[in-house]
Amino acid sequence: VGIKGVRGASRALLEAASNAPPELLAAPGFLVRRLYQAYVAAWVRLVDGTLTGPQFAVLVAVDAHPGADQGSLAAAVALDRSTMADVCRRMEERGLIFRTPDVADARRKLLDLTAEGRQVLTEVNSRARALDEELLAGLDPDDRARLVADLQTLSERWVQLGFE
Amino acid sequence: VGIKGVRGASRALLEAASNAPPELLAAPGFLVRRLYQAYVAAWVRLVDGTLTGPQFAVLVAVDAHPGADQGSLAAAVALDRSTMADVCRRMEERGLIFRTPDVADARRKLLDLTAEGRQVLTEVNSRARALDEELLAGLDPDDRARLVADLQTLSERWVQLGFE
DNA sequence: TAAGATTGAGTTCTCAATCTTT
DNA sequence: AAAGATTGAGAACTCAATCTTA
Repeated sequence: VGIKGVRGASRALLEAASNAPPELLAAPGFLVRRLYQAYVAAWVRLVDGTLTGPQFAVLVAVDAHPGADQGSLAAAVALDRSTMADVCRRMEERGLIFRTPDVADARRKLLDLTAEGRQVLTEVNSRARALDEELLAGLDPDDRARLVADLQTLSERWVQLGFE
Repeated sequence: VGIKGVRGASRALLEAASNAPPELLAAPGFLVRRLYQAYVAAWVRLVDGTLTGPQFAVLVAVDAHPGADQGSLAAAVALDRSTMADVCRRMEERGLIFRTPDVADARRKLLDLTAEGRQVLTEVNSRARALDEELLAGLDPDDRARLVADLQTLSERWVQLGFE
């Protein structure tokens, strides 16, 4: 368990809560960074140690919009164009997706799933849903909906802050 | 604005919400990744383009525990030992901290703020608090306390998941 | 000119391995 | 052996610059 180069669990997280300065413990940014770290650790442990979260998101998006261009799909999964180029290069090397130039506009690259990519998506998808279930365990349907709505609202507000 | 190598705002974030597949939009992990991206963008725009959030956390922690060893402080700010070594090396190069070997245990390195580090901490701290204020704008004190508590609870639960 | 994709540089982040010290 | 710090490799992420195509 724990493939080299794939983000895994850090022992530092286990003790972090105790000795952190109070100002940090109440700061939204610090909390969100910890939350994201914890999520990645849970993903590696319970879903997959080779396919990353962002790569899974690309699989889902390509499956939902087969043949769409790389730039549009990047926006759909909240990845920068540069990051998307890097992620897609790795996924193509692993045989998860095809990238074919658009005959109508040679600047674009169109993405499609390979048979391998489709199979990986199916397998990982069930574990990813199980993880979502675990992440929300202990919350009744109302609380879950409220939490998801809160996170979405916060994201949109914070995105606005980041761009004025 | 926007120093090279410092995480800034990605245009992809502005459109992400619209075309994302529904499964992703309701997935906690996807939401938290977007939230963290939005936070970093807001930090770069409203707080500082050269000092990063993790580096600021180190300044705060060293100020709270002067002369503590690097490993303990790493845990306090939720950084891996390796990450901490890297971050501290850059901060020492920029003249923000001293790193002196512990005479009682030569394996340890003890951290202290330089005068420059203390001044940067003071300046950045006010803007960081202003950012926290903006991030929580529109929420009354009860809602703020509830949000912070929810994020803390989620972090601890998700950390447990990542380590079983 | 402008848009899409890529590369280059730099930061964060993780794990495994190494090196020094206890 | 074990603990603290570091290095190496690799993924994600951002911006600026470049290159190709429209």
